[in-house]
Amino acid sequence: MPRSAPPRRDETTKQAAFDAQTFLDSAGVARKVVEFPTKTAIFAQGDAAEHVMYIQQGGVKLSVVNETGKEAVVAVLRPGDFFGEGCIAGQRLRMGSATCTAPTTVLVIDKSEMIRVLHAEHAFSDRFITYMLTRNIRIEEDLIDQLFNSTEKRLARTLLLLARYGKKDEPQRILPKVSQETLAEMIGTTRSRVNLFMNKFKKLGFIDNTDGLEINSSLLSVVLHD
Amino acid sequence: MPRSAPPRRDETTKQAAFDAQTFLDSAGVARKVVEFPTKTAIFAQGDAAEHVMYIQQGGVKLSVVNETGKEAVVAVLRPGDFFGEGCIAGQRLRMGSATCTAPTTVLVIDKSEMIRVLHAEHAFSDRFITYMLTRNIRIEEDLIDQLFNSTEKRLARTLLLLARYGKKDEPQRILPKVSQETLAEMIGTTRSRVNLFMNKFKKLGFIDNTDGLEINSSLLSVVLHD
DNA sequence: GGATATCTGTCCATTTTCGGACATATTTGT
DNA sequence: ACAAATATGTCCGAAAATGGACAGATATCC
Repeated sequence: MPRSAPPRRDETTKQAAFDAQTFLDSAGVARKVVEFPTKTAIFAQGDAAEHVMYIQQGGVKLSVVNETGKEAVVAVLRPGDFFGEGCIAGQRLRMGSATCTAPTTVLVIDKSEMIRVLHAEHAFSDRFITYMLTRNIRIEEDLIDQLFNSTEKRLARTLLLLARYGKKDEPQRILPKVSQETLAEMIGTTRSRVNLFMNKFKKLGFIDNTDGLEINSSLLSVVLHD
Repeated sequence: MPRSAPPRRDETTKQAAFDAQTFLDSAGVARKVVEFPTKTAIFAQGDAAEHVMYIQQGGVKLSVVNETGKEAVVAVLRPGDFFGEGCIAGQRLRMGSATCTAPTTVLVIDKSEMIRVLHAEHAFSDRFITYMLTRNIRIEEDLIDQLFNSTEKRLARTLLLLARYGKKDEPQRILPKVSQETLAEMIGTTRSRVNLFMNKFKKLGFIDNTDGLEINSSLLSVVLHD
């Protein structure tokens, strides 16, 4: 059964730069630009789902709550990401909530308008398909991570991804502030557990938070090693 | 924090029937039909990724193996599903393996051809986008399940989904044979754990395997209740 | 139809995780 | 600058999950 290790995601998608704003302008799309301060809910679980969003600036966190009130963070998104696209596949209600993690500017596109543009404009539909495929790959990786790995590894991987390790652009050692609570919700564990491992990582010199949270690439050893 | 429970996926996509074979025929697409016996590997983790597949008949299981040789099942697919579509987003290598769970007929479409058709044919590109969105929703739900729920609930949910509960067509009480080992790989636990809960479910009358594995809808109580 | 491989049932010692509590920082609003 | 709200560090008993092992039951292949 033992076979070679899974290919790393570095060999994955690099997508061409694409300015949806400009594009949609020229395509004459009905859309509006909306700005939200940090912590605003762009939509909440259970709301009617009628628009697709595109992040221009800022950051958005997608989360879901349980019957028991427990929260899980499904994705952390950045400029260039779409969200709320489930409505195109016929979802009538939002399956989770979208919350700003920073002052955020989004493009709001009507569902019907979105469909029209996907038909009318190849460049846009290419972009969207690529985005969906890429996102798929990422969610699948999150799932695999969850199926295979211990809490400790999942935390390490999440920190590295948040710091954007393995991306072409700035390796960005210092993280936008994330609470241990949120990290726990992302990897599906308790805060005490996150705290335990964060301190372990600190002791081992894998991370450092004298001034912001700095992720050292040596943290990779946690993910890679047995 | 406590909010209403997540909307159920019943309110999700219903997609129109669509015969890709016929469609691709009329669109003059370069593709071939290939048949595989049960247990064949259609592709293996690490292979070059150059084609998108579309399942005509049979069943396919997507899985990934660890550095340590542990296996995880990421998806179980049926007729009408696409797979191997990562290559369109630029993936050069297969991230996992695709194995037949039954005698299977697939349509094999060249990556470049796929891209061409996505451009040229609205009906096809609509279908593909819808498929991707739906799959996304499903993987996300699997991830959420993993983040929130105990092994017992995950097992119950997986059994119900395999039996296609909540689908318009045949509620199909009897399952295509799946080993406890495979179930364990699907929900990310050990076989002993699966065995434990399977026996528990039997005792409680939620399932019955005097003749094949029969899933009773009362199994829902496990998923729904605390 | 018998050998072989694969699944199932059952156990158990060890490890991991939960979940909650409580005190101490640290941030934020006004 | 102070009060209120959040976040962090630490601890612990109880619960869940792991990772074997081993015997018996079923399929599967010549």
